[in-house]
Amino acid sequence: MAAPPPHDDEVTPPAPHGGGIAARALAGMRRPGAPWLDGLNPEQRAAVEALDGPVLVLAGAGTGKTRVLTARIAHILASGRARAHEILAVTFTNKAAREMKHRIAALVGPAGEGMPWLGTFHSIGAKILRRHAELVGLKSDFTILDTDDQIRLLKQILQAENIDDKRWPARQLAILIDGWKNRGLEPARVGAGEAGAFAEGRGGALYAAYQQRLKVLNAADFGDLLLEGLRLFREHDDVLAQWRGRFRYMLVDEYQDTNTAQYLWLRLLAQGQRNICCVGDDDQAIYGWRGADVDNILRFEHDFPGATVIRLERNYRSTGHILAAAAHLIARNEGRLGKTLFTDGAMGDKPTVTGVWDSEEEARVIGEDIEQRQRKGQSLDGVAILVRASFQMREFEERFLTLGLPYRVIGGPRFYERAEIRDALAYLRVVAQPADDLAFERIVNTPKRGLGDATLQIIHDHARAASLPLTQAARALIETEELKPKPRQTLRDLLAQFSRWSAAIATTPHHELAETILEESGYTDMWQKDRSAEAAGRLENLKELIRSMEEFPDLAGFLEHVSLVMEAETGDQAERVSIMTLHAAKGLEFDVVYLPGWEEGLFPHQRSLDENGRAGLEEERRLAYVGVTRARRFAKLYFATNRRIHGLWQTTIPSRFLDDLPADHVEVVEAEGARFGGYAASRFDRMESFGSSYDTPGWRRAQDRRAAAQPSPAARRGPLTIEGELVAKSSAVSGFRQGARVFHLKFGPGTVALVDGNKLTVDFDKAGRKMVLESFLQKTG
DNA sequence: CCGCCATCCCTTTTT
DNA sequence: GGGATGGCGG
Repeated sequence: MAAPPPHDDEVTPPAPHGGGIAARALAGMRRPGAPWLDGLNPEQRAAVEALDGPVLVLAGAGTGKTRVLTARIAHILASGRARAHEILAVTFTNKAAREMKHRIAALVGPAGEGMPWLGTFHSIGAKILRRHAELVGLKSDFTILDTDDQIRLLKQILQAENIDDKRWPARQLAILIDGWKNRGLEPARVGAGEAGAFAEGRGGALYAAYQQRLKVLNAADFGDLLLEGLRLFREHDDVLAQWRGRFRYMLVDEYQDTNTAQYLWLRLLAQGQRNICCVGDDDQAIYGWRGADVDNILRFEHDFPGATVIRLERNYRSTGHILAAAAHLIARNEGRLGKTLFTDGAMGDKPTVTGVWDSEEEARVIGEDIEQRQRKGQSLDGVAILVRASFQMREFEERFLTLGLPYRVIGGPRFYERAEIRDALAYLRVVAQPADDLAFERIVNTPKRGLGDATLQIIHDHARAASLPLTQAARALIETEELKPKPRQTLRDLLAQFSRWSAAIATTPHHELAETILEESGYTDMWQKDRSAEAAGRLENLKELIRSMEEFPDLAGFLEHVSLVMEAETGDQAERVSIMTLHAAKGLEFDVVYLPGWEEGLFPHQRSLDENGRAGLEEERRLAYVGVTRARRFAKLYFATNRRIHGLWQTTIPSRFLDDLPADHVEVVEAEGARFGGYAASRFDRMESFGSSYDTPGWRRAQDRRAAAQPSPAARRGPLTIEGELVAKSSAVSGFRQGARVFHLKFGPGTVALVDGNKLTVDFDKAGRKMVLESFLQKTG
């Protein structure tokens, strides 16, 4: 069956003859030195100008990757080879897409903003899917479910199948299904063994049921935006041909992060005109855990024979020592394509490694260092703290609050994930799309209006029996005696409101309608009555939501945007230190970068090692590489000797990644606290081994020392593997009694204050009160 | 229907 | 230690 020709791009820039983008760009071409080519180095220029056939650009950190991508688009437009709507450019994040739009606009004028097919995989996937929705069993106005909706839906399916949600959590099934979708697997294609891994062999069937249910709800989850697109292309040659014909040029950003589904999707499209240009850096592949497959980058030349491969190795960001340290570090990974970054710039300051006593001192020392730099004129916007895990952030926040040092945490809870926003959106969804059961359920009793589980159950039963959406089932029910009079009336009133609001869509501006809905439903009221601390902020957020709606032409457009891109607005202009995870830092750069927590177990993270072994270690090392290469002028690494993990103090050993740094390019600094108790020697031991692998004598000594300090067999397996003992509760009889004098390898002498199984609270003579594990203590006196 | 308490888990996270 | 979640009791 032939798909209707896509109604062509509403957002197509003005026709070329009208002095539009192409004309302007061509005029530019005639001038020697078209502006987008100005200042490019030879490799960058080659990457921009190699327009015919497949191109792989291996762009190291700070080598001008985005510049190349944007210049290339400008160049394609300028050369007249394609118009803006014939170029497909995909990124992973909305931020990256936005940035690229701006930069293209800066190069070729505002027409660059009009590129309709520049966006994230998901937004482009959704856009294509909407045009052919009926071919995959959806309607063009399908809703996009987020993770929350997805899990609630799975819960219902598990319940319907009589599967114990306790034993087989919906969350876990969601992860499983996501994994399959990431790999481009439809239910029928999931291997039997794998499908059987959940709920005694029912995983595959549940996946199929879920997909079916999504179709009934006229909904797609994030994975579907690609997977269903893939299915569309696979099953409908005419549709595929049409899109292949349209996209004369394809560009892919952060190619190393593509998962298999994305890769297959790209490959199908690119095998038409073969003008695909992928830009990426295998050394910065840090999303393996969510399905990204670095092999995609290694496979490129195989899939596209004769591909041009261009390496960008000239770094414009960091000083020499920083670059050398990073290069040495990443060189320890096997299985890389191999790039060597270099710079013509100054060597600058060596990255520093500082040992500190514990996380508290770490935060203190870093806070002081920042203040000192600030006094010397360093802007706080150029300062960042990059952590491995978000729990590390709190210590810094607390410290900075007491110091009065302004900071911002990047990647906290997202705007659209907040309960009040999700509630408000559910109201809008119910109104815009009456069949949206998940939205209905979310708000039917929010605010509380006496329509609880009992009522909902009845509606559910009826909906299932009659295979109707919940709203319709409810409408039928209020005409019967099924419900008790009170809930029946409440439900009747609510449904009447829904109808009124739906009718108003046509006549009322959507942001006004939203305000009306939130007022009339009693939702705003609910928060106004709430006297808890967050209530005011939630009302603020709701206002912000309504404000942001004004930017969209209609309700449907707004909902589409919101399900794909909603982000917290960062409207503040004040200078602040940024605190974020290493993952969130990719693509950013700062003058001064602090990298705390370089300890075994935390970084590399134990779990990564346990679950993915060598591959896990290498991904962690790439993360370390990403961290160091964020720094323009100063990279400052820290490791603490003691860290509290899950509420218990543990002694840690420095990260093996510190050993991977070249001694010539790193300066070792001792913070005063680390010398406490005469244990600085342990670190000095280690420092001797600097520049060599983690299999050095120094490393082994450090490990031996730890093993010796931990008499328990569980602990001897290696650092930080004491989980087995943590669980042992009060049932275990402690060999220590309250008041006993004890000695701790790191905290020194102390007195037992409290005994709780193998967890002891000890008042240390010098280090104060700490909770420690029994196995770290020795009896004295 | 709400709120309190026990229990469980604890890396990274976009769309 | 702390947050999220789910069960149970008022």
